[in-house]
Amino acid sequence: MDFNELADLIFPNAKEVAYYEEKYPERNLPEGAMVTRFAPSPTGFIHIGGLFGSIIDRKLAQQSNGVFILRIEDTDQKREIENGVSQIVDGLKDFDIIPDEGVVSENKEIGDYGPYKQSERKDIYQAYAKSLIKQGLAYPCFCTPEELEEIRAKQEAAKIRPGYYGVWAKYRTLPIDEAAEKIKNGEKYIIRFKSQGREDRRIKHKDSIKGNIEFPENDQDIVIIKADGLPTYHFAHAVDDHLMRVTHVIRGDEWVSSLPLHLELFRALGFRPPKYAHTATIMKDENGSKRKISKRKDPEAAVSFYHEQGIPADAVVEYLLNIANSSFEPWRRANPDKVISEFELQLNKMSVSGAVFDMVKLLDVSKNVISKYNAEKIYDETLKWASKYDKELEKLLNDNKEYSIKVLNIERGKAKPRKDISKWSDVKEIISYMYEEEYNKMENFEFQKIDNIEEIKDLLNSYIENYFDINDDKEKWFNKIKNLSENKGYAREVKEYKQAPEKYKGHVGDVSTVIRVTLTTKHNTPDLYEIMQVLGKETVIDRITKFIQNR
RNA sequence: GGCCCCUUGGUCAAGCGGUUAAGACGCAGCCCUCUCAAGGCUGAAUCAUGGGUUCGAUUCCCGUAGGGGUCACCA
Repeated sequence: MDFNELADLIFPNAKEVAYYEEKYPERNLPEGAMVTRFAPSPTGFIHIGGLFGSIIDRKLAQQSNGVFILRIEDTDQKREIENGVSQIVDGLKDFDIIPDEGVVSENKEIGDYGPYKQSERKDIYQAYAKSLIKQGLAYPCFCTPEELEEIRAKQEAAKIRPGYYGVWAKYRTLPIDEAAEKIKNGEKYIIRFKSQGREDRRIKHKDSIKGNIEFPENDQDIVIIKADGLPTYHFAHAVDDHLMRVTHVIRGDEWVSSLPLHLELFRALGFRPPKYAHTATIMKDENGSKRKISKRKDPEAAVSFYHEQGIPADAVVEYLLNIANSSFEPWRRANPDKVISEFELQLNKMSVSGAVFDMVKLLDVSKNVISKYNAEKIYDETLKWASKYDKELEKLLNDNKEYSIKVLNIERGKAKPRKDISKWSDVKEIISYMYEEEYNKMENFEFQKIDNIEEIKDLLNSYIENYFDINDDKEKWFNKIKNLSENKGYAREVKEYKQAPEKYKGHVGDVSTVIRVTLTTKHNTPDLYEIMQVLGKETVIDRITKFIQNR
């Protein structure tokens, strides 16, 4: 028996490799076009690192007139979860990441290079595995998990490199006839790659982000087809990225250590390897030391977290670009109003070492992003967020649409817009006092310097009786408060007060604060004049008179 | 432990043999101001370490330390 017969015995129905090569031809794309892919496993919510990678994939393809593929790596059925694909597709959509090709929903895909779910590509992998067997570059291995464990234990005891390689590769040299017989007897087996590498030789590789890296050749006979007939990641990576004609593989740097293997696999299969770009891991600061951000320990590792918090997707993307690409920040400063899609990403400006995730900075980025939105957009986005996470706020917003937009428009829509919202979950606290039903529930009035209730009432009474007129323009309005202050023994200018504090009971700011707190319960609010304008004459008078009566 | 990668203020970072070592977030102070959010100005704060190479090293080389990643029929 020879290799060909063995291959036929193992994969009797597999097609010739040439069939697939023809079926998935080189792409006809303009010079320099990049074909990228994001290839997650459907095992739960997208990880921030995955989002990060897909942003880069999407961007690179888009800016080079290439193709961005979404492929699902579902070769590990044990870890798969229900609706895993939708979670990925929808999760990416939240960040405006839409693939050109590949999986677009649980049961739908687009493009000519599919199927895009690895579980549906079994035939393809087997064809290539078969061709490797024919060439004597792959072989069946009959080791049980227990045997493998034994080998490893021996290696550990002997303090030598663990793994299935060289003399430890028990079935590497098994005569073909014996292998065939075992198979005929129904013994369980998997397919391993027969590595031609040597640990004492080194290979060099240039990574698009990390630069030159050098390591020993791979000599492990890794498994390429598992007992369930599905490929391992390594094999699927080589076959899929070749057949999908991917030009650039962007992936987390936890993969760099398998580069020698992948390069060898590509060579053995006769494929031209893609360009690799290994991105630095996003880290988490824990008591002063860094560690990889973890989905288990860190809520911010799951992209759903940002959704829940109400941090706009734009802001997250912008922040990620910020920590990962040193040319983004200067670009943003030079182009404050351009959309992110106009930013041209350069792989060689990517950070090589892992950045610590900084929530404070994210919130700052987010605050700036939101400050550029108009009131309608803020209303819409907050409502969208509230409909999922805050039913009370949703109702408030729904019941008072026009009014809410006016409220949100306070100090907005001008050259220097207000910057007090960094996430949608901030909004409620900021606007609630503008609504009667909410205001009426509030009991804690944050009076400051002037806290004597009789004095407060006197000031308020006088203001309503003698000064307040909703039709005043801002200057007139403020002048009246100054007049009120003066009449009651307060300085009409803060400066006057500072020069001679002993002459006054306080200053105009203290008096304004009384009005502000009465109207809003808070001592920190946006512009009082605008607040009163939005509240309207009736409400202003009502709130003040009720306060005087009830306190 | 083997292999690989990384190391500039608290954090993100620019730098690529000669610089007063940018900038951003955060922090402190001041200014502006009816409060706040902003905005403006100012300030504190960094080249892990030891050897080389060089007239000169943050920058180049080697070692050390520290950090990270990886060593599956998981991706």
